[in-house]
Amino acid sequence: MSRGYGTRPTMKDVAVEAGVGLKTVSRVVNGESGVASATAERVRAAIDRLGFRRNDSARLLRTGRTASIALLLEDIGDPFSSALSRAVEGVAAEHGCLLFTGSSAEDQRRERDLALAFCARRVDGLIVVPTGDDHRYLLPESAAGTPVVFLDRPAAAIEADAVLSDNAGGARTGVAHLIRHGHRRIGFIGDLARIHTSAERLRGYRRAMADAALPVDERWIDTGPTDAARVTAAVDRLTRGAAPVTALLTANNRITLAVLHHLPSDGPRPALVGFDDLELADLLTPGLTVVAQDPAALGAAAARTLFERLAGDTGAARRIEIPTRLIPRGSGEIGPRAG
Amino acid sequence: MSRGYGTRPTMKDVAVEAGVGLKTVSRVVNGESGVASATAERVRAAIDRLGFRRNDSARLLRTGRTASIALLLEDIGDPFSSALSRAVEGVAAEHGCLLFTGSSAEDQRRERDLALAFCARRVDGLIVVPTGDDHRYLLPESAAGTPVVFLDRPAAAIEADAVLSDNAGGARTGVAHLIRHGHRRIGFIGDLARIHTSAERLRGYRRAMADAALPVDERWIDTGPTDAARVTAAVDRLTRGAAPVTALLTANNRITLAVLHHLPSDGPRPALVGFDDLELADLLTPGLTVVAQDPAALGAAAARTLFERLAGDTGAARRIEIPTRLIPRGSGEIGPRAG
DNA sequence: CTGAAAGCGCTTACAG
DNA sequence: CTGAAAGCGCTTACAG
Repeated sequence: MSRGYGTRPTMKDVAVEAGVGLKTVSRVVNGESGVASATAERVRAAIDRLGFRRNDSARLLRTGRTASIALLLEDIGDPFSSALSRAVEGVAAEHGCLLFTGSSAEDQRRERDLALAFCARRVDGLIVVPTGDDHRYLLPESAAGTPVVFLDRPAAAIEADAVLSDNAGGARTGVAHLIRHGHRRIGFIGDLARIHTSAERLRGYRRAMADAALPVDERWIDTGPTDAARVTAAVDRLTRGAAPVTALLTANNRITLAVLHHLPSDGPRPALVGFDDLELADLLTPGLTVVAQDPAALGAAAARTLFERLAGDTGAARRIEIPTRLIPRGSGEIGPRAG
Repeated sequence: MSRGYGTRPTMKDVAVEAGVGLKTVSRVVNGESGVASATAERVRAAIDRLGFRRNDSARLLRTGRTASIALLLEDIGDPFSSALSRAVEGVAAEHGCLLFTGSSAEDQRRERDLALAFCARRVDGLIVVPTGDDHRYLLPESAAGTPVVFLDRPAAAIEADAVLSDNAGGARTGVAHLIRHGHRRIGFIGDLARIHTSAERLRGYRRAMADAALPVDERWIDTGPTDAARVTAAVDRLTRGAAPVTALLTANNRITLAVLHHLPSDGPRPALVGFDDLELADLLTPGLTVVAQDPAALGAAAARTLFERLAGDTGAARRIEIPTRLIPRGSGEIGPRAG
């Protein structure tokens, strides 16, 4: 006995239909004890006749929580983001929470608008892969009881929980690997210097060079936007310019992709270690050596932290670092060319 | 003047603080006209002092909509799903809607539980990449006014809007391409036969063979789960068995990946056309020829359809088919081996 | 065992 | 220009 399009029966309708009070319907719907079985049966019959389904949004308004969390990504469409989402979704599901997702598209304003829109919905908590350089706008929200955990990059201008990859350590390991294979002149192609992950990876590069007592020529370092044109120009300058390098560390997957598309498919190539793993990387010739992040661990740690905050943990802001892993596949084991 | 942790000020608090009525606060918050500027100023000052932010969930309860839609995917972590998400998110944002996402993990029960959980939240609409074989459970929801659009695969056992790739046409084009390159014995490695996309792609395969008046040996067709072990066994049987083929159509990206990992990297290989594009496919040796789907168009069309339903379109169920595109890159242009 | 009243935080419809 | 009352669909706290 479904009703007209767009009008859903309410508990009140069920109560009238069953000839009982509203509270009795609520008891039956929520499986509370203390309802005579005959009464409960009448209520259930009314529910079926009317096709009643409880409105959880209304229930949650009264309850004070929304049983939902939000994940604000850079771009849900990229593989790293979607791996984070999967991990966060898994933990949210364990806690009976539904998940909002949204993408900032690296736009500070959009990040802020989306984050505040989620807070206005009163999500129980928020996980943010931040792009902005000032997150003070979230302070009132977290003070009011909406915990915020930062993921992949730390918060700017506020103290907050953050779950990050060991960016410096990963880059250091990657560069040390190249040094071990005989390279002395190693180039670094990175993202914009203002981006935390990029800066950390550059720090790891410098650290590895210093560990090996190798000088760094600043012309070997190229940071900027990750569009193919700029990356391609960087490759040419670094490999064929005045101070040529014999190996490259590319500091994220977009840069690595652009470099791979630009390198000659035949003839000598610089050694290459990419930050971030890529599907099919093992099937390239040579295979692509990478410093792989662990997005599943990153996402899960962020979600766990969020739920611990929701459970009442009011300790100091935490910073969790997830290890990276060097995966040698060929491109990083090419030796320096003679000369 | 923020209040204690976990207690947010309400409009009522603001009204008291400003010494005005509740409705006046509502007017100011919503930018309605007809408030004396001095009064509005007092209200704004109170809002700032208290750190008031409107609770959108409460507002939406009164309004009757939730300004949110849900996207139920197979697995948010895979590239196809995440490309769909990006497209859906873009259209949702145009309509001021937030997006819930969830993954069924190919589990019928989880699909149902999640879909109904979203409906219980009263999302304005639902987009489902279905995995179940009976969607009658959604009938009461759509009858009550929650439109549902199916994406990538059609609904089972109910009439509903669906946005699909031209699976049969794509496979037909791929196989015709192999035939044009001289192949007569072509294998098909597909997903479980019960899955709509798999069945359609097989239909396209048969159609192309029939178009060219080529006989099909049923031993050339292998369908089943997409785990590497089964796919690997299929490759061996098809290429080295009693009725060997000279070319393969792999009917989705997981299968293609398993096949690529199994084929010898040197020595003769069967020609290969994969359904679904893969990142780096162009950098393999040989490049991977694919029948590419257009997830951006699929997701956008599904979201547009959903919003048209929300705008009042009550026409018959629609079925939208998005074209696929053959991208030759080398593996599909290998000729049949002598013999 | 059962239900009427009040309330979650807003908006709607109406009256001054 | 302003606000008191009723209501969105539930749950909570209480009384019978």
